[in-house]
Amino acid sequence: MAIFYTGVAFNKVDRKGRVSVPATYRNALAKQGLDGIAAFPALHNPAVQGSGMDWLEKISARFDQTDPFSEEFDDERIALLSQVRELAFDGDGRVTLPDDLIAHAGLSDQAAFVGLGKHFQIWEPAAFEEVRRAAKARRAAKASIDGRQPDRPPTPGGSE
Amino acid sequence: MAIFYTGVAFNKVDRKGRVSVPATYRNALAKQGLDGIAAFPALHNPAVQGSGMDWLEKISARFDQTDPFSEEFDDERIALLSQVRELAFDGDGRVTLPDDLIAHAGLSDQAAFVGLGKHFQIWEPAAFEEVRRAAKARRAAKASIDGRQPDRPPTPGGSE
DNA sequence: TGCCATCCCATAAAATCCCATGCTATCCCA
DNA sequence: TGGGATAGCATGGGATTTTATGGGATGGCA
Repeated sequence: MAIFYTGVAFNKVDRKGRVSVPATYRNALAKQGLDGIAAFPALHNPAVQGSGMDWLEKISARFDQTDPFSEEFDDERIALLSQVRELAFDGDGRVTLPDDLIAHAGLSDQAAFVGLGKHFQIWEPAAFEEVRRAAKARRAAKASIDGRQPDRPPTPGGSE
Repeated sequence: MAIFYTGVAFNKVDRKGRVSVPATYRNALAKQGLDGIAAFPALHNPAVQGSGMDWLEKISARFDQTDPFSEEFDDERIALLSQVRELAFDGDGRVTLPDDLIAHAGLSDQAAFVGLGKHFQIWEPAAFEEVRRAAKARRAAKASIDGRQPDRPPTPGGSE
């Protein structure tokens, strides 16, 4: 069965810059034979983008499908792939976050691992709560425009 | 797929946050080879929304078709996937409900599993009874407007 | 030889496994 | 058809294993 990162876990960033990767993520990665994560700065967010190498390969394949001489994706490719770090687990399932990633995500002593399906992000907890609150509000507003009645269960067989 | 969750079951939430998933649900899931459920806060209700883990595949398929870095689905990704929990059965067919889900549904020591066809919800029993009462009243009112007999039993397979 | 990264171990808390119990529905046979 | 045997289910609680986290030891590299 496919592997999904879901839920949120708040872990401590210790004095040495180490964080425990949630065991659920580690187990998912272990099934793929991986003992570490790929990490790079998220494009649109103050967060660290994380995943297994498999996901990265798929992303990078997207570039290859275009005309190799086209420069269309070069900016993105450089921005993305050149910043990817492979962070190996230590014996206890932790990774050490490089300074630039810590800076990009504004991390201090707590890190929120946010499951987003086939990949995940690492956020400063307060920043993440704020973003999630806003996202929920926008989604609720959209749903009510769609004509759903707020006090009734969604229709069976609906999309969620 | 003919999996239908029906009926209501009231189970105990023990001190560790464990609940037995009704055997009828488990058997339906077992036929699909699933040994756990996917759970997240219901959008419009103080309830936990549940279904088989296969549901995740469907959800994520929707996201996968787009550029993973597009912002189009960011709200949904964050609001939905970050709240989804994969809950595996223990050896006795129970799941442990995380604190945030317990809080969202206002659960204390009893949980009502409410079958809604292709998915189900977990309610605080009193809250559910109240919603069910209100739903019945609305339907009765609607039926009498439609000129039907208001005291007829609901048709089997109805939407509650 | 000082610094940094890695490795290793200790500990507390939490999640998981495992078994025992009572209850109910089902089965089977006289 | 009655009623004891049997199996499945919900539940409680203890034992065991995982996790998360801190701190120290080790070893290479500048």
